Amino acid sequence: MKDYDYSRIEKKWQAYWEEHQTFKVTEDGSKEKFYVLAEFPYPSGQGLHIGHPRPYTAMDILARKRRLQGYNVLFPFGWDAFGLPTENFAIKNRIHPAKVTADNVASFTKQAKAIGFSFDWSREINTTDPAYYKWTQWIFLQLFKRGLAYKKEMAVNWCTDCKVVLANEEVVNGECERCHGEVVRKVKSQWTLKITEYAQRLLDDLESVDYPERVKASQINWIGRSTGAEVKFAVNTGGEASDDALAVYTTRPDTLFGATYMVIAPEHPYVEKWAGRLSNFGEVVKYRELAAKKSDFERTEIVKEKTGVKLDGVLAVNPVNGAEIPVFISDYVMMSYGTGAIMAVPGHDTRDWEFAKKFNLPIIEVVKGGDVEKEAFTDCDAGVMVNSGFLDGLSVEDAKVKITAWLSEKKLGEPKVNFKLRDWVFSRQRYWGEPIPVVYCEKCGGWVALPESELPLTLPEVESYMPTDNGESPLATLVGFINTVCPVCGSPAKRETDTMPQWAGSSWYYLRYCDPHNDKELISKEKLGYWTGVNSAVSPPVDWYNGGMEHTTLHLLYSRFWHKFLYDIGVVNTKEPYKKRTSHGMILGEDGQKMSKSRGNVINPDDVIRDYGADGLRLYEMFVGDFEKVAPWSTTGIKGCKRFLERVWGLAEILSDGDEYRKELRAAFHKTVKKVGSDIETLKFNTAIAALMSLINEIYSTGSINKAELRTFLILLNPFAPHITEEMFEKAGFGVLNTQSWAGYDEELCKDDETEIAVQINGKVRAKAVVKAGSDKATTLAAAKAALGGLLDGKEIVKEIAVPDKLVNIVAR
RNA sequence: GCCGCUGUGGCGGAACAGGCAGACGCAACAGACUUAAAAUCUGUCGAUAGUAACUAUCGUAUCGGUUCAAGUCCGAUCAGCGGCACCA
Repeated sequence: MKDYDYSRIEKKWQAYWEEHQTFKVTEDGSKEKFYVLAEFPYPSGQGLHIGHPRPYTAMDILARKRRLQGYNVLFPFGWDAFGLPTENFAIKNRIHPAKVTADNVASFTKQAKAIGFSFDWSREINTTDPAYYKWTQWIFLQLFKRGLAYKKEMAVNWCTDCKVVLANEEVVNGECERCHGEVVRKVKSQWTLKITEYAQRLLDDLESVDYPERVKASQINWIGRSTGAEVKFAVNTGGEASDDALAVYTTRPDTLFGATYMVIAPEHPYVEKWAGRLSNFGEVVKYRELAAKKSDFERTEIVKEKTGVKLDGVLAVNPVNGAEIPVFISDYVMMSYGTGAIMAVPGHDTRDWEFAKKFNLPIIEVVKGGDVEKEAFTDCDAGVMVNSGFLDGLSVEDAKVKITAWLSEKKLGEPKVNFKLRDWVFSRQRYWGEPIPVVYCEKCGGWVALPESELPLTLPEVESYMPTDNGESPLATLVGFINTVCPVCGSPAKRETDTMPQWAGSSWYYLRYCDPHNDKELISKEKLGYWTGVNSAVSPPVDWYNGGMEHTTLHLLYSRFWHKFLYDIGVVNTKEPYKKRTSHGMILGEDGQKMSKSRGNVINPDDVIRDYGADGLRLYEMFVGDFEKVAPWSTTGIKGCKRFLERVWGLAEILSDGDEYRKELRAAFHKTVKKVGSDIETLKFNTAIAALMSLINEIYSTGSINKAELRTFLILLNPFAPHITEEMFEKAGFGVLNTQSWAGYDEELCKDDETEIAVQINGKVRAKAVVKAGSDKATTLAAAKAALGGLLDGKEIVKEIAVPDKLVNIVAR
């Protein structure tokens, strides 16, 4: 047998595809379109690791199969190349980020091509390309013009030693990841996008898309819609009534009679406002400084002991009974959620209960059903109202309605829908991002948009991309960049020096693939029209979008938000970008840990391709386990896949003539065609491969394979292992495989003539029986009883259950 | 902490919608071929007990429930993984 020389074969076919532009796609109205997308990668300096190919191989299989089925398949690729890791690498190694990016893209490209993905490389995009980010900036301008982009003061992580704004990820245990300097929260003015204005639509439209339930659930939780009431508490300061009212948002207005104190966030503006009236202001300020060092995450941890400071000199008035109650500041209340103030009901909220116990505050039971001295009773489905005046005896549900109506009537509050979702912080004080195309004009009195004709506003190509020491973007040091004139009034103005987050470029890239070289528009109506369904009803452009679970909240939500905005301004014609979303599990190291350089368990795909071939790599990545779950890499496991490919290669040695499946293999072939086809569509690649392995075992057991059988076998295997199958197809004289059609099957021919069924007595298998397929209940039962022989003698049959073609269970005493 | 997910042989994993648990592959063991090894081929391969091919009992993280029948459904518990808004 001639050896299976995978290296030669793979290079040959990769060159062939490149030369013939086999996978280049044009808008062909005679074919039905299929747009399949795998999240584009971030080209990190470490090169491709073995986890990267998994989603691309999976979507490549889908793309190749759909092409054989006659679809016009758009399967594009590109680079999400702005971002922090590149910038940090650049700073550390003194190489310009643009150069770092170009190098990384080049090595990723080489690796991706060596695996044989059927991308349409003519549509490759890169978010750091000015021709691309021109349109990212354009979208920002449209948001800005419609009031959806605004500046807002907010806390950022500030490293006191490096003097840079840090990402949450760069803060480790309250210290800077790099220099271990102290990290504090510092207030900065940041560009912010009003995603909250789209909260309800982002929630509602989930019903129209095909996402896994767990993905929908995480989007729903992230948006966090709740209904409740906003309630106003009057405030007495310094012993006299004040005009200030403290508004709180609560989902439990029914428990208002149980509110025994209030808590406001340390950043709450009233703290400053009341400064003069607080006898312990010094202590309050100290606490506020302490809280400023903590992240939201640390602050909301329940396990830690509650802390806080009472505001001496301020009392709030419970509107429902006029009781005067103390006001505290505590870090478990966030300024970013609700109104930044809460009414505390220790009897029925776990956090309030812990706080009340610590500070010896009264706990009043207002819903019966638990023991509020032992723990907060939070089950609102059970129990009736007590100690609550006019609400006594009502259910929680009814009490909510009644108290909300009462508050509205007395103008003390109103029903309110609240979202956990916060506006999108869009500023980064960094170099390696899209410049924000606005200028600050003193004369015009604010931020002014650049005219669209001045886009793209390119990143100045300079030596200095190092952070400044005052927390501004590196762009702030570039006098030539900053100083400009106002496009409206012509007077001197200053450019914005913050850049956009990496999320920006990835929020709309799927659209650009449809029309990647258009310099007049973001996307043309014609191209968009084709990819949203020229032959069928208009539906989201991307038919199938696969990506990691780690992107199911932010990236997915942000891009859905931008798409809806583009819909509102008439750029796109669908409300949603992605019709269907799936996600893949990570590939772990051989030790079962996440692959990382520091753990030393990273496997390089180049080595794997050298030793096992690209087809071997692809096959093993798909065979290793359930695509949607994590799976550890195994160097011995991949041997089995290579062995299988060698057995496939060996089929050429036992090839004989024959235009149709032989009788003994007919059912096996029809079944396998059916299974492989449906398994690909449901991402069950591992069982599709197992079915092909079983089939080849059967083929070898007959000692030969005929041409019809080999042809089908190669077509079924082609999406998984495109190189070896093309080579064998050509060698067998069948022509070029990718111009053929996918294999068909006949449902009738999938069935075996006879099936073996299990015969159980009281649920335990006691015998086997062979029956003709599709036999009725009576025949099946008779066969089953015959198979049992004398085992039922002397027993009383209580019940007989027969499942056609599966089993019979006889309940007997 | 909150939200989501996962738990099946020595290992990766199968099991459509409650119907024979362990498909397919890896590793291991035995045999064939070979001077020998590798490769290849054939066979065995959840546990326990007796044993000749066999039979019985147990077995899908733990405890309990529903059902003729539970890896699958329900309740509780334990363990691990992922996300938590400036990593992408």
